[in-house]
Amino acid sequence: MVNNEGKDNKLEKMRHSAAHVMAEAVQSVFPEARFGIGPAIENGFYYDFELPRSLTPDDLPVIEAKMAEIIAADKPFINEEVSKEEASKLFAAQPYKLELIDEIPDEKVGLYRQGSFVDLCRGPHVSSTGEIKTFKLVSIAGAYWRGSENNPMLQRIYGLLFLSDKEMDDYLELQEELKKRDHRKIGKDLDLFVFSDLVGKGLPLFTEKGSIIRRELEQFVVDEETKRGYKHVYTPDLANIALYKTSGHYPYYKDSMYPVMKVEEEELMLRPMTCPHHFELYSSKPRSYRELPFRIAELAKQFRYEKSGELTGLMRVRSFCLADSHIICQPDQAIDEINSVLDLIEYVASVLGLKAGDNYHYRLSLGDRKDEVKYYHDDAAWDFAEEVLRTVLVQRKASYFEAEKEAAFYGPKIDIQMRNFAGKEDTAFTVQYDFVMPKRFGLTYIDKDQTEKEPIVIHRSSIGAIERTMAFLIEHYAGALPVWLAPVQVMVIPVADRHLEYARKLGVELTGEGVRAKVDDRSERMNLKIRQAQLEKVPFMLVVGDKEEAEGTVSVRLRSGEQLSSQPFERFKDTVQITIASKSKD
RNA sequence: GCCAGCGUAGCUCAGUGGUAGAGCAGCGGUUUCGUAAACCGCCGGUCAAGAGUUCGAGUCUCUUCGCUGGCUCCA
Repeated sequence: MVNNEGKDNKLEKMRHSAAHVMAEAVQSVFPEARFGIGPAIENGFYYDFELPRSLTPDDLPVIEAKMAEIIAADKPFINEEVSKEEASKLFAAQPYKLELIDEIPDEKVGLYRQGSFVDLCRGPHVSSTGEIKTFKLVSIAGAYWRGSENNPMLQRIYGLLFLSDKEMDDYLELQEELKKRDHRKIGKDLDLFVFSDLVGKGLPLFTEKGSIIRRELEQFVVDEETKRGYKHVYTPDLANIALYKTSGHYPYYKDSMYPVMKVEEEELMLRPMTCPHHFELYSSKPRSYRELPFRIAELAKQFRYEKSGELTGLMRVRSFCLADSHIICQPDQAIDEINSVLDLIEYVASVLGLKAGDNYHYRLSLGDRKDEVKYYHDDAAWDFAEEVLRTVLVQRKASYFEAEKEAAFYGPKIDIQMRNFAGKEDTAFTVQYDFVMPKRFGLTYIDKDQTEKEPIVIHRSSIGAIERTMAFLIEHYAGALPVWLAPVQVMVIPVADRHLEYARKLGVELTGEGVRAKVDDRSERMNLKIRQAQLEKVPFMLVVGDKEEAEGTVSVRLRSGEQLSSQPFERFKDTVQITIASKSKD
């Protein structure tokens, strides 16, 4: 551990130093450049610049060459401490640096100098530029100054940096490999979903195959939730705007909602969330404490306006289906309920073949007391709710990290985060503590003592948004989904046309038992059929010829390429049914 | 939405100002074959859309649309 940290620190220093070297190189190409910040990041570094013109990819080799010169010159990094006044004079032509100096609370600020280039920086750095190892500038991107849309957009150059050429090559090779798992590519190759410009961006169309996967996931989660005491309902995808004004969503959420539709005297909206619909179901009649926890669930289609640049395949869409639920309960039931939700989520994840730590991790998403625009103001309620969630995580001995400014406007949440093929993190599943809605909707229950009381609400998704979860699964399995999810589970491949009759008989029997089997009856060679079934990631290929037909057996080939010995068809049929029914990970 | 890049047949891609191409897929035929691509032929394109420059534009310029990466945002 200690060794690794040492190595990471060295690498981090090197990456940070490379950012300075890049800044110097950029300054030599653009003397009028203004500098933002340039930190080390995972796998490399970046630096933000304001430049007289837009960079193009052709600029990168030029800057790289300059950097190589600076590294070859082996200039020492010299640290000094100066007063803020002095620093302000030094950076008089650098408005972004001045802004940073202004915000440093200390009297003195740190400078790092290599050759004639000086940067405001607290360090640390490697001792001289010559220590910087294998690097590569990879991309140019716009980035708002200090990450705010209201600020000017600077130009960011991203670089990779590793300790050796080999590590760089390994990294690049791994990226190439990972790219093959991209659900957008696999979705196209395996014909799972498509997009149409006419239908609109961010609005996926599921093909028959994609729909099979989706339906399996949906059936699984509805069955599982029903077993666990959830009441599954249907509510409409549209609602009167008044509903969202009542819920309080409207001011917080209107930027994510589509414009209203005027219909006769009503103003309707596509719903961005389901909670208010569920609350209306709850409050449609008086409720007793005996009915709590009241777990109302729905596979709910939701519509959110995502800026066009934010859309990504199935990961981020404008219309998605959330396995949503709202648990209305007494405050003292919250901890138990949240625990059961996490039990459910972990169960769902395990059935999907996902492991905590490896494939997902917990994030305790907190609010920001100061931000009253984004978060409902009630410090005591936030403190209480955050403590409840933290308690549950600690009780469960879950490993988690805390993140500021990630909460919902109505309360903190536990998010289950997953990474996509490119390493980008997204929320897969979520549990949210809500202390706002019950009041807004006047939700009540009659307690044992015959008085009316206010419940709390837990918002949660179990299997998440189906679209996003499918995207994660496709990437996790690189398209070779577990048998129960595979659109085609068995492909029967006759060796020659004379075996078609036998092949079809097997196909009919399997289909009759609920197995998704197909017979490849095209007038093609067996080899081609095997290749194509293999590329389609069909879990079982049954090759049948003279021998199998005579014996009533099948020759089973797995998509791994492994070939099982010939076995009686009946036995295969049983195995396949058990595999499917048990939702085996394969 | 913003910054940058990209957009050629269903898919993967060639084509750098001078008559739009290949492989795969599809369709028609021949072949009936034992575990990852048989053979022959045919079809298929307003080169994303629109405007401009030019004798001539897939290629250069502008606008729009879409996609990709990043920023912002997020299930």
